[in-house]
Amino acid sequence: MVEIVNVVASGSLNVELDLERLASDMGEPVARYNPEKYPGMYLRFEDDTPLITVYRTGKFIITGASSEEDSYVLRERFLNLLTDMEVIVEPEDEWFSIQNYVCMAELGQNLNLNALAIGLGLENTEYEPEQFPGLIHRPEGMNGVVLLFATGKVVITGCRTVDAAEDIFADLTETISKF
DNA sequence: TGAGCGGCTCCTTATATATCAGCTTCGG
DNA sequence: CCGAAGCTGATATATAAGGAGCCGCTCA
Repeated sequence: MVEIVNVVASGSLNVELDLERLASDMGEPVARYNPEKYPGMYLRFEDDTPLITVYRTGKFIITGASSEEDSYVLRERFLNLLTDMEVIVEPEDEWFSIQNYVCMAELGQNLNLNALAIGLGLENTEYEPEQFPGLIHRPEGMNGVVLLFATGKVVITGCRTVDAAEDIFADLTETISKF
């Protein structure tokens, strides 16, 4: 069983936005806009809600959500706000989809990463403890990357669905049980 | 030779994980 | 005044986005 720790989603409003005006209308600390540092405007409703990064082109990114539903709820809130502000006419965007899930899991046993690097296949594995303490594994034929740590904790990232992350973890559990 | 354009890299954000160096702070 | 303890920021992973800067290539 994997636990979702971060969801990244992106979408488009299909409308050119005046970020300077939007940022001043919304005001800090909800809106933060510093075009000299980065072209996107950051929008955060409350301290614990995910972050929305909005661009001049109308495209936006939601990061920091803890579930797919969390992302969709925030997108709804964002669209409603823009409708209320009369930036857009109807609360409907052109497209919106989940781009990346970051998940955490535990194998329940300590791992010998040196041995595991060989066991998982050197061609799909990178382990340089002097550079980073985790072993990086790219399971063959699957979209996603696994970070394995000596404590048995695992981070799975790069998946577009939770099922994909679950599949990767199931395969990993099975492979490791053979050692 | 220089202008223009395409492609590439970096920046920023979230998030778990762990390990290092370097820095500040605190107590004896 | 020094060692220990704690904190910060780097390391690496994925992913979207727009802009800046850089490099190489082509054409006039």
